[in-house]
Amino acid sequence: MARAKRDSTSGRRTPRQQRSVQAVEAIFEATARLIEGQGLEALTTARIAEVAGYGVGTVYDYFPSKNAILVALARHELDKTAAAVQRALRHADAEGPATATQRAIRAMIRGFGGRRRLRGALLGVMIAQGHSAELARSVEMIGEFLRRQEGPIDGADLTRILPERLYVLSRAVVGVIRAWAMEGGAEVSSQTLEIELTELVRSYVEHRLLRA
Amino acid sequence: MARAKRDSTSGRRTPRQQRSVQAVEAIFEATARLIEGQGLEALTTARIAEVAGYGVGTVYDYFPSKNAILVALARHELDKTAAAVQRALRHADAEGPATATQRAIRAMIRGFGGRRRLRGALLGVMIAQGHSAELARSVEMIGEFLRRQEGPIDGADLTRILPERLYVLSRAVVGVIRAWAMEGGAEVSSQTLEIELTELVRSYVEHRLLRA
Amino acid sequence: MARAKRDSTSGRRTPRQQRSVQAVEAIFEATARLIEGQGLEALTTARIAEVAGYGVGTVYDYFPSKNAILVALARHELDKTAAAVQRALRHADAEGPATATQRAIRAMIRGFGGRRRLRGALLGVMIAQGHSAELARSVEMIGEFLRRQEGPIDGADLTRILPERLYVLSRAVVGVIRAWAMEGGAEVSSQTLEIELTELVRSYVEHRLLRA
Amino acid sequence: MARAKRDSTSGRRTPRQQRSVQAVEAIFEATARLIEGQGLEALTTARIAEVAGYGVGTVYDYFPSKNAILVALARHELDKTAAAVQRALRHADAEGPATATQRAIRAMIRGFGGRRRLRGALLGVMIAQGHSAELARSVEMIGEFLRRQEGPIDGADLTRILPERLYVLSRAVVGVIRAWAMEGGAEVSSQTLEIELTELVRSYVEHRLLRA
DNA sequence: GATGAATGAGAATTCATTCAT
DNA sequence: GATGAATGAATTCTCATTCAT
Repeated sequence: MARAKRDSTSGRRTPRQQRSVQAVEAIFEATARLIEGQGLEALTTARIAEVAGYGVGTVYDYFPSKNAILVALARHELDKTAAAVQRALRHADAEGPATATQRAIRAMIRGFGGRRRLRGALLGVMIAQGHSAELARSVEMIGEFLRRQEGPIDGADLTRILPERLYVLSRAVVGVIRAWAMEGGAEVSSQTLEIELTELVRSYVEHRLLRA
Repeated sequence: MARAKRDSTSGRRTPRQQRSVQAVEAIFEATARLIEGQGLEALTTARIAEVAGYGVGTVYDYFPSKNAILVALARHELDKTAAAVQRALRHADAEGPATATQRAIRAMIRGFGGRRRLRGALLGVMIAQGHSAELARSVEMIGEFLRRQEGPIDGADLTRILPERLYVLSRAVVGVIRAWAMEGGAEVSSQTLEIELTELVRSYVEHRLLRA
Repeated sequence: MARAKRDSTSGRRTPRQQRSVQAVEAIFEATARLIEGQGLEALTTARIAEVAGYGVGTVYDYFPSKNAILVALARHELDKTAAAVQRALRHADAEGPATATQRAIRAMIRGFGGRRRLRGALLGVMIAQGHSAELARSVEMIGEFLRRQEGPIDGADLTRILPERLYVLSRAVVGVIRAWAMEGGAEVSSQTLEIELTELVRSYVEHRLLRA
Repeated sequence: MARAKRDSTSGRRTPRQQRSVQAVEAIFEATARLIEGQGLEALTTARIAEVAGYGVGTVYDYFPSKNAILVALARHELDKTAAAVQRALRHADAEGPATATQRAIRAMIRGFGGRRRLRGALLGVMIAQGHSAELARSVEMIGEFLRRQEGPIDGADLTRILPERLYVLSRAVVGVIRAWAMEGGAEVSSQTLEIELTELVRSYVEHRLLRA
């Protein structure tokens, strides 16, 4: 990753750091644009550098390899989505878990839905690089949120969501959104998707608990 | 190009056809072995040819490109899984839709579960090549099976499964199995997976119908 | 070339020979069509065989190599043109050398003018293979014809055409026709070309002689 | 890609430009040497790079394809010849058009005469690539020169040279020189060639005009 | 920090030719 | 005579990465 040394003294950013941040952002943005525009296949370090407005060498000053750029960018995007999900959960807390879940899922769909080609590619990269599990974080956050709810919901005690169910649930949701994003989103509207996914989550969680 | 002429008299395969079939199978097997062993990255046409026991040129007599081999192999595998699912549904018909579903899911897990690295890679290839939708076929078969069931099941009329729900359901199931296969299957056993996925399907189908 | 053994006994063609001739002609025609249609670059022995209606192996029964086909075809075409030139000269004998020359040049233009892509390619092949000198034969026939004319023509004694002049003349004429054929013939009509070339020949021959 | 930035201040070449020029020249020289030595068939990008003293990749930094190298080299050579012809015409201006023409033709013969195999191959490449018309430029320069002459020459008004005659003339001259270069120049000395070509030009120009 | 020229291992693909049937 | 499956050497071109400036 960035070889730029951190100014450990304070929160104030030195000019040096700022430039680093700028460069990293430029590289991320260039990479994102290129993937969105020409696809992952056509992505080369030379083009990233060119679009970012730096020399190739500079790109290698900040990232050790092309793959590292991709993974870092993917994490960057996942972080943004996770933050949005977190925010959604916090805001909707008062409105009950069902609504909160729906809001959170909406945030996920938005996070993966825009720039579909980019997101799709990044998900693919993460999977190919063996960072598959990281993708589920956002859904897991939803799961943990539900688990934190006190008392039974719709008659089901959500505290009892078992890890394996969380596992299945998170992969299911990500799987659907990913497929939707990569297939172009033509068959189902994002509104319908949001409703159905919420339903999928609720029904699995409740049904499962009612019977288990 | 190898253009094996068909023996028009009967189903008997001429030596010519047999050779073709042999070669294609050898290429499939070599490709599968190589992906399973060294991963997709390390896969080259030269190695495929070598392991298959043919010259590179011969490989190109049967497939127009490396990618074509991958896609054909993926379809070959998907076909096998689809057939297994079909068989499971047929055999379990008498035992009720719930059991049939579980059997079908078991077949899917088996289909994607063995040779995980291979299946994962192939799924990735299909997605990258834009054949993403083909992956859902097996699950769609389950959905269609359920739709064909006459009368209400567990109080829900399955005939009413809407296309968008089938879409969500199929992507969810494939998404889970794929993630499981690619993440190494360590976190959840295939038995648990089978049960949970069946549950996911049932709960979504029933719950959704009960309320819609 | 053709490995087919010749029946040395007589002019009667045995069935065997006939088949040979047929095959050679089919190969020539296929090659010609392919070059005319897709260009020399796209020409492969496999395609030749396919279009000719034979197997690749059969093609190699008649010609030792791809290049040999090309050279043989080129000679075949050159022969046809030479024969046409010969005929033109014979027929126009009575009308005086000027007319005869023009008729002969017309025959050459026709010979090289149709199927331009093909002729151009064949000329290129001959040149590349070092058979460049063969191309001039038709013009040389015109030169020799002029040389055979008895008495002075337009006041010039054509018997005195020196070899080097014949050399220059023949390359000039072929050069013009070839360029015309390969450049698409758009800038100059074949009629104009015919007149101008005849003029080129006449002026060079006479002028040169008048002064030498 | 190598995108040498120009030093906008003056004609001085920056080190960067110098390197570029050096590389291009090395590639040209290597290509020329290889064609001259082993022929066009044996020419590969790998060998060019090797002889030029660079890696293959560097060659591709300067030219997009092997063919591009050939075409660029051909133009480079044609440029040199055209410049020599231009110079010859300028210098011989005072000595009358006949002498000027001869000098110009001498320049052409020299331009195409040395390194025959190379020139022949390059001419072939230009023709094959459809840049046939560019080859005539040098002769066209002679034609335009003659056209610019004021007043009648040898009783003929050269201003009246029609485009189609210029066309025929230029292709004739190039055709002869090319054939001569590619056939090894054994049959006719360059001196004789020079004289005869001059004669060809003069006689065609004058004769044609006298009668037209 | 920045640069970008140079690298070269490596990949896909082609196709003339052979030879067992 | 005919076939066409098999061959594999050879070629072009790509691109991540390095390093001297």
